[in-house]
Amino acid sequence: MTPERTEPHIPAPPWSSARPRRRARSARPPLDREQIATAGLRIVDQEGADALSLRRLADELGVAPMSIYWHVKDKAELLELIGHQVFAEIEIPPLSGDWRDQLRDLHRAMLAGVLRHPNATDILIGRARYGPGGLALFERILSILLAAGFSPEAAFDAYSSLYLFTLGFTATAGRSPEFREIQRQGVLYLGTLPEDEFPAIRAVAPVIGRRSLDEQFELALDVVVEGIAARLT
Amino acid sequence: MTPERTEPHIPAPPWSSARPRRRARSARPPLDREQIATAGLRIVDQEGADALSLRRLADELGVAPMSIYWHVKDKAELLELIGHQVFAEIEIPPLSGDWRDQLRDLHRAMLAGVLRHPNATDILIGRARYGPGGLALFERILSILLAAGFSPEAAFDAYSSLYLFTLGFTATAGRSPEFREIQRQGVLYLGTLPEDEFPAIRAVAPVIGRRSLDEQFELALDVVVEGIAARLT
DNA sequence: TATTATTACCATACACTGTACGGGAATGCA
DNA sequence: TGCATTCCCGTACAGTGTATGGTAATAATA
Repeated sequence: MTPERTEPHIPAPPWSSARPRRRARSARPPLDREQIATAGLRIVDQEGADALSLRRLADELGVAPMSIYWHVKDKAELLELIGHQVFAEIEIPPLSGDWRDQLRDLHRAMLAGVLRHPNATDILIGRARYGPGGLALFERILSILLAAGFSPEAAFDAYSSLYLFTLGFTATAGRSPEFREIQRQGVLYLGTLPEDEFPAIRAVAPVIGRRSLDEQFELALDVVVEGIAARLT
Repeated sequence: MTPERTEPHIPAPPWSSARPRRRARSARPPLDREQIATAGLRIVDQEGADALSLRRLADELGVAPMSIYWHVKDKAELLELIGHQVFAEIEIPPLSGDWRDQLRDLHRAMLAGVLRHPNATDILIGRARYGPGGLALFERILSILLAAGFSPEAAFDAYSSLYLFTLGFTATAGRSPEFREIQRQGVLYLGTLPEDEFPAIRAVAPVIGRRSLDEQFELALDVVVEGIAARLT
């Protein structure tokens, strides 16, 4: 009879960092969720998100495929774990300047953190928000906003705008090189559209490729921050 | 010998609407990319994005699985097609009010269009931007901004902010019911975090669940639009 | 009309995926 | 010593995307 799965992959809360006590085992020390997450992220970084299969991951860990299921319920849970890993690596910058600068610094750090794993964006989207790393960021943003004088309601609204914007940006910008190549071709294509049908796009097309990713982010971030500031007064 | 694939799935541009001339065939009229896209989207809507396999799709079309490959290169291209389909269904509202109102109306329509296919968000993200539907939206947004007096550079920056924000919102909000249930539990969980570690989250937690999706969108959209307006002056 | 080329579709096969099921060795506690 | 728990693994299976090649129907050409 199956041992009825008595403990691990204990997700309650789903990203719980509690893990089985380690035990001296022959040769390799026992797996844990963190090892699994970092190994998974390594594969995603180096070979792309599609390359992450349980067999490939088991290989990387020097373990049989099914062993992973002791620590992780699903492939979905595995992906969640990896998402949390990415957010957990983001280091929150120290506070400096007024609240706008603080917000900008923080979101720059987020962008940088996400861009460190361009192949992982698909995994990140909508998954890592309430993981441990995401919560730390959440807390920081809210505390900046509350300290700036926003009401709880307004602070949450502002956070939503910022978070959703950053998410959107990383979703399109922070993608794998292949994907960005496709996007680039799309942009080039814009200059060849019929002028009578798409006059506005044609008017804007020449200036599109000019901005670097960082510049784009900076400008768009500014828009959101200024919009938030406008709500305060 | 293989016929060397002489024509279709002709993607150049990738979403090209040119399609093989129809031919009177026994019984069923020949497939085309549009049929494939709508059937695929139907499956995604009704059974979720994971249920969309080529065999399932072939079933839906009353066709053998490999037949689809005459019209479509890849599963990736199939997904792209479906993404374009979603955007193509969005009807652009008539212009009314000042440019802010026009922008708001347009983005409300986008949100509504995406929410009509909550299971398709994963497919949409980063795919449909330069498809035919996406271009129409793009053109409209830019023309509003240019007419409002923005320079091409500023117009593109503003468009980026808006687009990325909307994308981010739909990525988290416009998801399948199951997913939203998970998010909801995450939010509830926020109220149980240790107060000394997450004071700001605890302060804000009580007001989080209060806002409807539409309200959240409306408020965040306002932030972005006001931020854009602030740049004009 | 006879011949050939092109178009649209399909059958088979293959490597690979996630994972259900159950077994079994190592360890902790009685 | 015996039992329970912990951790790992072998096997098996249904389902996936798609490479390869074949084949019937139609259009083009002679």
